[in-house]
Amino acid sequence: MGASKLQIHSKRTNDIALIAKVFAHPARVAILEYISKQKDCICSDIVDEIGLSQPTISQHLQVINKAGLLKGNFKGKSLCYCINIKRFQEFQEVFNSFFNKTKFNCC
Amino acid sequence: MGASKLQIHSKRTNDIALIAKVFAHPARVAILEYISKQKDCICSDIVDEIGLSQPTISQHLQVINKAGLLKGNFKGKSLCYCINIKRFQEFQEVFNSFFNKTKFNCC
DNA sequence: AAGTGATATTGCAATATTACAATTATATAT
DNA sequence: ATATATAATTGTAATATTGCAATATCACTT
Repeated sequence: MGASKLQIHSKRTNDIALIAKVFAHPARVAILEYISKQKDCICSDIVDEIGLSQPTISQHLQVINKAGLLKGNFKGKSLCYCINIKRFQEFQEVFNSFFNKTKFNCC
Repeated sequence: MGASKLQIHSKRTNDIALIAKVFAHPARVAILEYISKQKDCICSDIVDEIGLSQPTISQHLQVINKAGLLKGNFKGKSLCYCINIKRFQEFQEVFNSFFNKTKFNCC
């Protein structure tokens, strides 16, 4: 096949994997890092900064956006890509809960 | 193309993506969760537990292992898949450092 | 309303990932 | 040494992801 068998896992397990997928590509990590550094909402030069084509960046932004990690003004002249910090913190908490739960060991 | 352009990103950025990839499949999340629950090193029934074929599980274990997240006795009767907690904590720290660095915002 | 600047969408090609059947390798027991 | 149980490897098919050129869309300006 090739498709992940999502139905055999718990929602929590699938959720963790979905969140991880957002960060599983360096371009998306770089985009998030870059956006977070911009203080003045001048975020329209992500393309120049990252070094990938505009459609590719747009595609990655879509993935990030679908995960709920973006907010801001996406239209018109006063464009602004910002990180949805609330959602971002949720992600961090899910990850940390996973990490903390998984530390027990046997040898 | 289809291959990620790794050379345009910093090592740190690529590292974060590589770490995230380990957790970007629910089967691997489930495997890690399952292993961490086993107290007696009897870890040979991951296949039954997860619901994927033995080769598929083996493949996922290889991904987890290549990331340095496994330790234990992989051969013979006294099999034992254990989580390399030290490495696991490293992962958690890298993630948290990324999350914490990326929280600044503009709107 | 036509032009401009910026982002989104579409279509396509290349590579990566996922999954499993068949097989092989390895360690232990008899 | 043979048998058994378990895990790794190989081969193959299907799906997903990545990337970009071409095009379309959208908001604003003049």
